[in-house]
Amino acid sequence: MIALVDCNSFYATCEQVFRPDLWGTPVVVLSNNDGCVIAANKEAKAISEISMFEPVFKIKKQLIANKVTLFSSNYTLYGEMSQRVMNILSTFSPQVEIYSIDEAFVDVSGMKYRSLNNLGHQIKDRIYQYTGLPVGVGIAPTKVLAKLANKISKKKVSENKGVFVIDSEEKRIEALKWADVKTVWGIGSKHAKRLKNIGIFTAYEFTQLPEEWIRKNMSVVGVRIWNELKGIPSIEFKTMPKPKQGIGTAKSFGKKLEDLGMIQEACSYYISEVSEVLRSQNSCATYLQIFLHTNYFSDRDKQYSNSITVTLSIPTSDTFTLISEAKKALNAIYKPGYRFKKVGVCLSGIIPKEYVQGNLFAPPHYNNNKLMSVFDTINQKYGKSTLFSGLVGTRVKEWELIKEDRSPRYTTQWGELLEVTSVRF
DNA sequence: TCTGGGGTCCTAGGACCC
DNA sequence: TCTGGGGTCCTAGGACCC
Repeated sequence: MIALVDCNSFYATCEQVFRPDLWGTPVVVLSNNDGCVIAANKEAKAISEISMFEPVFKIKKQLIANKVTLFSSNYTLYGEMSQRVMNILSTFSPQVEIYSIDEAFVDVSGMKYRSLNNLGHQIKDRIYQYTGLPVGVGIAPTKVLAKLANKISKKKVSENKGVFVIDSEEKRIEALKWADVKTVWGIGSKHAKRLKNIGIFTAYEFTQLPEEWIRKNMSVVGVRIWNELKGIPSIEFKTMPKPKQGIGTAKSFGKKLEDLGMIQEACSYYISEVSEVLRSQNSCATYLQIFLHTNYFSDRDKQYSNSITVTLSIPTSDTFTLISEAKKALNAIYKPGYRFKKVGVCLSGIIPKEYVQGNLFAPPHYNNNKLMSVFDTINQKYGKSTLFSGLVGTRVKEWELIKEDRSPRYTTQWGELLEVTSVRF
């Protein structure tokens, strides 16, 4: 049996944990540059104008009218709260698959508890007691069914109180008949539409389709989902995260940029970030991709976008090598006279450091491991960007993200601890 | 009239997830 | 004026190998 534990409106409730004055009031968290709504608690979701990924400027009035509290995203805080939740889960079972920042699969087969329902409540209560975060727990024989059980635990709250277990054939069929096929994990909007066209609306109806149809229209991915819904485990349980196959970052600038110099600095900064991640998993990258584009949404600006992929002469994780390659690549695709919105970098062809093949004709210091390890050690000890490449620049970073309403990093910065100034009884 | 058989690697594009 | 970011997996088709 597998439990899927998922935090409710994770980012929004993380903010509320440290702001008890906001309990019971609508709270939303915004994307980078405070552009869109990316999380809303249940009070905010109840306000009909607020939907996920809605641009903030379009609903500003409604937000103010409904006294919604806005937060810029604070990933340092969410990441650390997530770790706390995952640590608690690992006290219940040695087999935990961290699926995303706010959810994890827990293998609970063979648990000698009185009932799985009780176990679900123990998990939920302990996480709430230790972190203040509410979660939903779904328990079932397969991952896809556990996801579905989790959904039911949250939807029929009064009945299930945040925990739902699929442990019999009757409950499985009941759950399948309740679920709209588009809510099934792995069936997205495209497939849901195709299924509706042939008259399939519920997860139950989906399981009644012949395997050949599924394989032909939805490939083996669809067949796995089909099997899982029937209670046959077909998706692997992964406790060890695989090394990443691609590492990229791309963020919209705080304001539009025309100047190549500024874009180069942003690009160099992103390269430093991704190469640090690359080194943390002891890998090197073979390809470097750079892309650049203007604002798609604007009908006033001239549009231009381009991307370029560079094959490195030796796979590397060296920040300085990657920055100089990126700079050359960026120069090749940059065109003056446009207002650029975003530059992105992506490393791929990722292989373990030990597998890197030499190249007789590569320039020396192409992969300066010793220098990079000193670099990382110092930055880990004294904080991010204590040491950085000069190409990132020292002037004001005009490309930097806008985060007007970021909450304090309560759990990771001594200077930003929660202060209790008054207590009401 | 008839033209082998068994593979690998790479890439672009599609679909999906949080 | 203002519209997010970071991933995974699969398939088909081309190019190539012996």
